[in-house]
Amino acid sequence: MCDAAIADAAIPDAVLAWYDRHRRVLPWRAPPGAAADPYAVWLSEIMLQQTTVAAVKSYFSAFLARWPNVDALARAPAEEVMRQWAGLGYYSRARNLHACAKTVSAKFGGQFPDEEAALRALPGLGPYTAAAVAAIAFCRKAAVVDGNVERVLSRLYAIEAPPPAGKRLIYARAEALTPAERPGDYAQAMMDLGATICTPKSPACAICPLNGACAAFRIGDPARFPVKAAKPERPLRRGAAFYVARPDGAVLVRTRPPKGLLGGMTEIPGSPWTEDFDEAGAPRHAPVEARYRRLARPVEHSFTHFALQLSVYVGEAGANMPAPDGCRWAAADLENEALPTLMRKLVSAARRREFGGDL
DNA sequence: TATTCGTGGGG
DNA sequence: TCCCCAAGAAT
Repeated sequence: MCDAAIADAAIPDAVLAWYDRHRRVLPWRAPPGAAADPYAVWLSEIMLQQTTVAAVKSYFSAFLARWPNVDALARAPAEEVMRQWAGLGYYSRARNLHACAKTVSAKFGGQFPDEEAALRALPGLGPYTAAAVAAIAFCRKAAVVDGNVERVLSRLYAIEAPPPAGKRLIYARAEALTPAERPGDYAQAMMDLGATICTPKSPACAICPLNGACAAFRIGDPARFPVKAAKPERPLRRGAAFYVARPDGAVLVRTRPPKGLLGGMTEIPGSPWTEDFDEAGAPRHAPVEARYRRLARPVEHSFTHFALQLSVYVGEAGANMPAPDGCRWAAADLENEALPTLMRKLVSAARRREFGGDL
């Protein structure tokens, strides 16, 4: 018990010393000693929710170039924000991002609140993000617990309890360890440690600055932690999509409802996606009367909680055919559309026109 | 509390 | 190939 307490007291300094030598250089990170831009910190943290650093980089620089501060982002049309976000996933983040920018601009004079509780009240900021912005942008002592920190701490203390109890134990450890000095660097250090040393599969314990204090390392099986809940199986849903193009290449599209899957994004019209989809009944979901040809192979896409197979029907429209209710014509380049990856995949497949030999 | 929400890369 | 999962939040 005494040994553990002594080791705990030494952990923040050990982590910070490691960070000073091995920190990752990232576009949203201020140089050592420099003040962080709260707007850039917030923007990066929203983008990084459940999203890899590699995927975020180009989106972050594009957003920052286009909207250099929170007031500029607040003034942007929602459709442009969605379009700029297209491809990054979890699109409710983009809506909350815009709503948050408007709140900060209108109610806080363009300055982010500098306390964790006030940040937590903003749209899109949950426990993790509020703590991260408070610590990194405002040097507040806040317990920052993301997936990396969970992994590091669950190993450090060999926490066996499955969630949610295990997560509460982890959070308590995080609060106890968070230092008053350099809380932002400490948070980023723990995340860097998790991302580069204390990795999910084969952690590099030999070069870890915490191996001397790590219970899981002592036990000899660090990869066993954190203990996770069993994952539900992923069902297969199927449906039909109708790619209708005019001679000039314009494509019939529509906007999905603002909430739910791919909320507010542009889609190719089609049927609902269900586990008991009936291919024979597909034509009744066609947006316009036309002669359709079905692609030889369906478009496949994998979401987090279900897999999807879409039959693609390709039809041709006259040059001046009006768009039916709820649909519109999008220019052939689709540049002004918030197209999620699934829909880009679908458009590419339709334009390849691989119908097979049977039709 | 348990689900729902994307996407791309790595093992 | 398939499964895992990555700086989680909202409901």
